[in-house]
Amino acid sequence: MEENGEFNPFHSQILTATVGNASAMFLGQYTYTLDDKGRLTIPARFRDELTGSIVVTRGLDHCLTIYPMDVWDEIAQKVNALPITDPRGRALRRVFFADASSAELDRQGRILIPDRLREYAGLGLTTEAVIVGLDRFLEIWAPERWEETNARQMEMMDENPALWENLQI
Amino acid sequence: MEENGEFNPFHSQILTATVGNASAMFLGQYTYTLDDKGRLTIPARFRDELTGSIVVTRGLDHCLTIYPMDVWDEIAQKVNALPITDPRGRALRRVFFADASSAELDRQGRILIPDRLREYAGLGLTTEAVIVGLDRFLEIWAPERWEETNARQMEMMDENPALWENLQI
DNA sequence: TATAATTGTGGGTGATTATGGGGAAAAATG
DNA sequence: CATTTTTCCCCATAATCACCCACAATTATA
Repeated sequence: MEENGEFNPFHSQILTATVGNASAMFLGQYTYTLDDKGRLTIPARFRDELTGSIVVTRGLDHCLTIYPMDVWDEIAQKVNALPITDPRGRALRRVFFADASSAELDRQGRILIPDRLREYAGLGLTTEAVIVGLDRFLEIWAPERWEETNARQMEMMDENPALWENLQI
Repeated sequence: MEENGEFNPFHSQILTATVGNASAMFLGQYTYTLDDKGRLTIPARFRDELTGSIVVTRGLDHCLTIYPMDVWDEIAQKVNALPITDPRGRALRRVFFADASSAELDRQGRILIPDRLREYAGLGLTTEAVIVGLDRFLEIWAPERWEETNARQMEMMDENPALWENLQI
């Protein structure tokens, strides 16, 4: 609901609706409170794309990631193809799956964040959390950490443009 | 096939767990107590995927593994396909088959862990055990061992981002 | 602007779950 | 064959979890 007071061009319902191939399109950032039971409300405009099961897991840079099932399936398939005879295959498998958690939205549109993941992301109970839409999935951040990471990334972009050259975007 | 020490998960010829029907999906880690009768409760959310017979056996890294029957069949088939002339084939056969034990959940959702397997995993009676979901099967760990292994794996991932990149996620 | 609908958030309550223990059946032992 | 031991099933219970309802605040609608 509250959009951190900034102009958000992706606010409209139209843009968040499905486009053709039924893949979700999550855009924008929102701040919600994690209640004392570890529940986090998912923005109402994202809920249509998150019916049925979803997967919450550990993301990079100490944030959490929420995947719709179809996106998760792609990842799980790749991880499942790793050889269990290779220690590195076993490690990746464990890192990916052991901290993942499948969940469903309750009737109020919330999900339960397991304690372990909450702590990994530096989130307490009865605290704010930032939900960031990244087109195909969501990220959940502790506000301070999001602030900081976001700033550092902008800085990186400004100071060292060469870093971004070979991305072909 | 070249093996220059680099990890390419998709080039392994030894043992790759295949991608099957998306029915089973074991995710997350849970701590339960192994009671003085050697029984271990399986998390309720996993039980629907473990009706009928399951297989408990030794895993790599001194943990135990629990397979639903269809997944076990796949693994057994792959191990059987390994040439007995290859020392690795012989080793894997012994690890997987020699102490395998078929079991069923009792009406309270528990399985009985045979003594030999318990000892292999460093588990006593009336102790805690960590049950780790790895999507298609489960692992059972002595808490200290899991703690240590997990920490080392995280480290490995942090120090070696190339491991992630092979996954193309 | 007034009214209706939706959304975020909190709390209460019934259902589920983890886990210990008792007792019947089966197996082992002498 | 009798007795002890082991194995396994089922019940009981306390704690946890998830569902549901309610309210307040915001947004949409007329």
